[in-house]
Amino acid sequence: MVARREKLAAIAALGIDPWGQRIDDHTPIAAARAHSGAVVYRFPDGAEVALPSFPDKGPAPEGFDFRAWKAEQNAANGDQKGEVTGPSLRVCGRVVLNRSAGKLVFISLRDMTGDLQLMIGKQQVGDAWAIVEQIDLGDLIACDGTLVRTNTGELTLAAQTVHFLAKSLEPPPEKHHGLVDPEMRQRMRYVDLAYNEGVMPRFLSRSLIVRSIRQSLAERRFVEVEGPTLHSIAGGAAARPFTTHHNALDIDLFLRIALELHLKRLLVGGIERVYEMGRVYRNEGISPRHNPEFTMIELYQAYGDYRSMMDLTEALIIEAIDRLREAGYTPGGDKPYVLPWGDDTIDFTPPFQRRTYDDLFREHAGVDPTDPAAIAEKAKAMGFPLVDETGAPRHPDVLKSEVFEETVEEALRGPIFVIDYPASLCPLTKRKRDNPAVAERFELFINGMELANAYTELNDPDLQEELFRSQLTGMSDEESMAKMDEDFVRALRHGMPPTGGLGIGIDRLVMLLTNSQTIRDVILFPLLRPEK
RNA sequence: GAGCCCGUAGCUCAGUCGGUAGAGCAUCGGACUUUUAAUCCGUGGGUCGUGGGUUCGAGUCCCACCGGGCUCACCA
Repeated sequence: MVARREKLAAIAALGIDPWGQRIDDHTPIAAARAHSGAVVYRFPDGAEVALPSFPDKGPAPEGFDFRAWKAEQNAANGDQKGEVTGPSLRVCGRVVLNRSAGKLVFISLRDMTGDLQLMIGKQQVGDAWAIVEQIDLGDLIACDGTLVRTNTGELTLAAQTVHFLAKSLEPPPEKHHGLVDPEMRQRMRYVDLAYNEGVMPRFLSRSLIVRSIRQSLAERRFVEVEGPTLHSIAGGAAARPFTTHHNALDIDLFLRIALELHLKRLLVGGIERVYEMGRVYRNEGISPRHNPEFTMIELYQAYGDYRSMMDLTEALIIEAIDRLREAGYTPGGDKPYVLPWGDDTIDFTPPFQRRTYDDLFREHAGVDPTDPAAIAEKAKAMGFPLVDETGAPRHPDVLKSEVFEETVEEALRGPIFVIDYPASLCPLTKRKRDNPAVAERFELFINGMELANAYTELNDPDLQEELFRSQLTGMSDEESMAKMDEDFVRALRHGMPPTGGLGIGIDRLVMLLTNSQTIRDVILFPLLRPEK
């Protein structure tokens, strides 16, 4: 690091600002690569010969002799000596590898779109050679040059001059392995992004997925809004909230745990198709699938129901995969919706399977879903308590839910829509007209992960109020989502249309579409303890 | 919150039975105008996570703490 500061001073001594300045008209490296077809073999008399076909990246395969090819061409064109030449352009980026062969240096330059080799010769760049001598791994430079192929066939920018843009005073990680300690990768995400393979495409994919969802919804006339993140009642979900305090008002506030109740108020207000994609905060454990702050989208469609939401969910996912494929982030091919997942794959080919809760319960738990006594027996056999701390019997649907989560959810490879949940578990949901014990709700499961959750929304203010007041036996205060919100009930009394509502965990969706096994791989800066 | 595992050079990792702290990459010096994790010759680099204990002697054994990972618990 001392050496780097000495080079910093050496660059300044050349009269060059080691922290650079604005530089215009550079070509992104991926775009520069796209010009490879314009690289030709040109003779002094002006004749041009197209080059043989080469791999997209790196040197030609073993055994291919480009020099011999050029010698043949020279002989075939009257013993002229040809030259490989192509378009002139400028690239900017970070020096990630540096191979010096004396007065000729090869540099691998990286920008957001990819890597390109630079070839810098002392004789060719003249005065700029003094800069080249001070370049360290990690420095940011720009290079003006001609796109060529080297003797080994690798697409390369042959430098005419070099501009210094910024010094890296910290050494990069080891070049074979990069940073491997997961904590360091998350803490120093800038290093992870800059040097570790696969990290940049993963986060660029995340951006594409988010953009695709916004685009899909815009095409369907959905309006994006921003609700408050500071709530006086942490409603809309069952989770422990973070608490904070407003000084001037001297009131305690909660960071939101869901988006739901404010979006529904907007339905009352007449925004018939409304959504918010944003951060929610839950003061709970951390795991490969849980970060205390995460991104979700909730959307509501007036005059729809949960079945409308199933079609929409499928469309949002499929269209996102289409966008990823167009950008080259998923393989495509014969089965473009079969995506890799670890050593396995997930088949997103539509339509996704749709099964009722009770069907799956009967199939996987082996118990009649309409027989509370049999369910209680099964729950007991699985070790779930039948009474709560006070000795009161726990609600049959709570037991059913525990058996379901234990026996069914793990078995769901998916994508599969689980539909028609026990109504008592879903206090914000409309019940089926012909069976009030069943709620019009689905959850989308993929690989045992809950990815989406949707309802036909409850819009009866009196029933809503009653449900807010009733505590299910066997559920603690924190577990329950029955938190009275007087203003929300008042809003419903003004009239909310029949509505389909949907929530999707964006981080989990990104995990599934980018083959990332932990949520921390798709969140740029996951929560960590402070350093030291 | 519980169990198991990890913490050694800037980075990636060895370190045997408790006996002088090691390698590769990176750095620094030298050779090299078509390299491909370039190569070759030479060089410097350490509070072994922190604190205590056992011992003639601790990177190594014991205890506590700090940080992390995995599994579980919690978790619409």
